[in-house]
Amino acid sequence: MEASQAEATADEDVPHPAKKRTRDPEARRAAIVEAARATFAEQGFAKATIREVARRAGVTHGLVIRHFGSKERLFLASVPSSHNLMAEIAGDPRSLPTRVARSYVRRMSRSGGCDPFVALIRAVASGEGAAERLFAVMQEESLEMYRQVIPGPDIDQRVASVGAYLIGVTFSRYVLKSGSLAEMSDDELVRHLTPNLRGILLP
Amino acid sequence: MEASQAEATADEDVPHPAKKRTRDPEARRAAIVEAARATFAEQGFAKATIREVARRAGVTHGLVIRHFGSKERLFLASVPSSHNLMAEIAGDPRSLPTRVARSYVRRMSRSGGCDPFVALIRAVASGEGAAERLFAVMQEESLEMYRQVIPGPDIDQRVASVGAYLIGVTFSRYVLKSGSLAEMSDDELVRHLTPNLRGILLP
DNA sequence: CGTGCTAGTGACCAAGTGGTCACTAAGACC
DNA sequence: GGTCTTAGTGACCACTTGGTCACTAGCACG
Repeated sequence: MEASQAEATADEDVPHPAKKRTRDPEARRAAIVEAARATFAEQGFAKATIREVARRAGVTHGLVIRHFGSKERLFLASVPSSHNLMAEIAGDPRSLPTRVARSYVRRMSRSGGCDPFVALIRAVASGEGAAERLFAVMQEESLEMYRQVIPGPDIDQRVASVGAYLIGVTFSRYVLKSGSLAEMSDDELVRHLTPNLRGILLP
Repeated sequence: MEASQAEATADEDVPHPAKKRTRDPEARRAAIVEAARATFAEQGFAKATIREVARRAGVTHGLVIRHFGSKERLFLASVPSSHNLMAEIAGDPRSLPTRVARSYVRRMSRSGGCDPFVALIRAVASGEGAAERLFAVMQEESLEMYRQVIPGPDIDQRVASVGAYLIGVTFSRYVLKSGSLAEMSDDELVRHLTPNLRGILLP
């Protein structure tokens, strides 16, 4: 788009202020994963580009491909397999809602909106098959955990509803970033979420 | 990416079984809008292409641009301005949850998942600025309507939460299409949604 | 039957994509 | 020092995308 007359047809063409090529595959890999995590969370799968990830990681896009093979596999690698978004499930069912709210808010707060959960939502929304499968599996897993803790019928539906609610909250707060949910402080959000989660989870 | 060796460099290259060029700008425009609505709902803004929309509408992509100027304006034109997703608000606050649930389910059911609401969610998720603005405005509008009907403090937060919940439900049911929410019948969904909406809306 | 207007076409373009690959050079081992 | 492996590069490719534009042909009007 910009700059083309100079440097002819260079592809990787940062001004190259100084070159100090160092070797450290592990560190590079980690840097790429980190960059990918942020990029996918911010832009979504479709809009994010390998080159952008590479730029943020301070490498060339060729290396990204070299390490991960493809954009899809890079994505998968950037979403940790332990997606226990609602990990702290075991315990007294009565305090479950509070714990879920707290752990959700803490987790999102820590990553500052660059959480893989956001990336996953964006990827699913842009129709990425791999993300859809991953999301579904993740859902099924947490459902399994809830089943062992919560009593009563309709557990599946209620857990699905909690999941949906959390997805919607994440969408408003970290994707849309507008509206009351986006403006609340972490503590306010916990206070707001808890009774709603309780209402959905335990009738 | 696929298919390229045959037909050299043709751009619009359906086998052209027979050509009968007719003129009817209004109908074409409508067909394009319809096709765009479906395409954006199914693929999201980023993944949907003007050419795909054109193909579905049975025209060339040049015409789409001719009528709408750009992809973004096509998107805006395909999302009706009256987004009263939660229209039937006026009335007894006690029955509000039921009415919201029913009108939501009816609306989504009618369009069979090709509702502009889905397209909007997908577009926002893929980071389309115009969609974000539209969505925010839409939210603000419905908030205004709720304010006039529901009593008590924290209306903004509660309405935002209802919105988030509905976004999440839509996401699970019409985007992800997996999990309990996706498997429920319309009636079951209404029965499931109502108490939850009540819980969030009226404490 | 012209003739003019413009809806509709499709070749074309610049920009950018994901992915490939021949090459370069860092650094471990001898 | 040499040499060998391989992390890392960047030119390149095939292809797609949104958008342009010179042209073509329906159709209303004279």
